[in-house]
Amino acid sequence: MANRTDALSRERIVATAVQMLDATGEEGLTFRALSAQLKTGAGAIYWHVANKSELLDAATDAVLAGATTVAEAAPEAEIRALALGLFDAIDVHPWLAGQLAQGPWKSEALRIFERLGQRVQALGVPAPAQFTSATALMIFIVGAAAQNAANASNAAKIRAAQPDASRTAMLAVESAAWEGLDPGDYPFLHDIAGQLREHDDREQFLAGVDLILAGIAALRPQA
Amino acid sequence: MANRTDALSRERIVATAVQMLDATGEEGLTFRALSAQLKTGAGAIYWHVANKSELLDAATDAVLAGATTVAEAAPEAEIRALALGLFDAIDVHPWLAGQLAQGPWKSEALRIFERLGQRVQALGVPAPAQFTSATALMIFIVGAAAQNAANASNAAKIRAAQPDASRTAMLAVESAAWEGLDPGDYPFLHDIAGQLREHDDREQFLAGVDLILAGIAALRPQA
DNA sequence: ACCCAGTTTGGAACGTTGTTCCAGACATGT
DNA sequence: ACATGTCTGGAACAACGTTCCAAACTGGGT
Repeated sequence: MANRTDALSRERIVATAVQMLDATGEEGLTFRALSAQLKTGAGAIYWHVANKSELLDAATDAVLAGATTVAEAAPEAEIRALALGLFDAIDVHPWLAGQLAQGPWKSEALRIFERLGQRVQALGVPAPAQFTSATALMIFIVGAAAQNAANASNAAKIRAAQPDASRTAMLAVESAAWEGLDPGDYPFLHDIAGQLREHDDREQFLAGVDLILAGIAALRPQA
Repeated sequence: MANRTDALSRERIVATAVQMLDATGEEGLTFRALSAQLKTGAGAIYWHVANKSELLDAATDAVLAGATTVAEAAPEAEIRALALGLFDAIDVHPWLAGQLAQGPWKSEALRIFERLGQRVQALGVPAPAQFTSATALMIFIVGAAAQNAANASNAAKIRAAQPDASRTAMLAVESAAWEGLDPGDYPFLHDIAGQLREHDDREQFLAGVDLILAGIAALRPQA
């Protein structure tokens, strides 16, 4: 049994991988860079981890495990808390979006799906509609957070070239582009360009969750 | 101006790229394979297309352009038709999911978003909620179709190794796995395992769209 | 104290990818 | 016919995920 001082454990590898993913995104995580950071060779890492896909799965689980505790409350409130927890986790770790967006959900992600489903059941949704409801919630949460993460990482890339470009400025540019569209061809985008500029991400996200919750409420058998 | 018989045009490149994407997925589209198919070199392709990302964008637009016509009807029905059109397009071209899931939506995808928004406006949704409503619809449609595409391509990969594994059989396996979970820890998944096995993709998808439409209906000022 | 078997390491090497580079082939206006 | 700008095709480069293997290390039996 090994027990060196410079021990290379699976946990240490995953933790460093998470750091690098946070810093440089999914493309930034390479086995060479990871080797360098851990002061070892690529082969040593492959002893603890089968391949990059498994490493990403492990990183996803590691990050998701911390971000999903919910205080007891009414089912709707618990769903909102669960949703915000996932949203914030993806905001801090944008690479999560890519992992979750293209299911199938497993381990920690599946656990979150389970918790969403429990609250859907608690809401009194008829059994045949429970699968649809919980799936719709999960898909929207992950999808919306993914959009947000994409915007944020886009802003980061542009900021690298032009340091004074804030996220606000980026939205202003996109918003102006929508406003510049021909109102005859794009009446809707032209109309809501202002909302795009002024919207708050978390607020919009919660409004979307509430929209789905309202739809779910309509499924409940009338008292 | 060139006008050879073996002309290599941007359209021909994009069309061949779409074929290869359909046949072998995004990983299957390499500039070498594309060069071979077009009987030319990689450099010739780069003269017409800046890089792979632009090629994928062009392929996305090319495929999306055909799949978004909608017969005139009530706004809800038009939204459903738009949704099904996108769902089917992603079903036929699973690589679309990866392109759309991580916005920002542009060109053709943005046009679809516009059309969704127009119908949302036609539904009488108050202006401040229009952005949220249209975004929720778009995110759910793309997200749900992406999940479906992921399942389908997963089934295809397994079928390559074990030719008798149908999509139905795969769902049965996953469903059995859910049923095998500890009902104490996973009461929800345990409960709905049966629904997972028997569900019809398009039907579930439309149910999800209707769920959001119901939520949107609740936003309408009461008459 | 030694050595052996098993575990773990680190770096070289392989095949494949996106992309760049450039010498030459082609088509056209003079 | 020739010069010019457009277009081609294949060689070359850097970087990637992954595999391979000789060496270093560890703990247990003699």
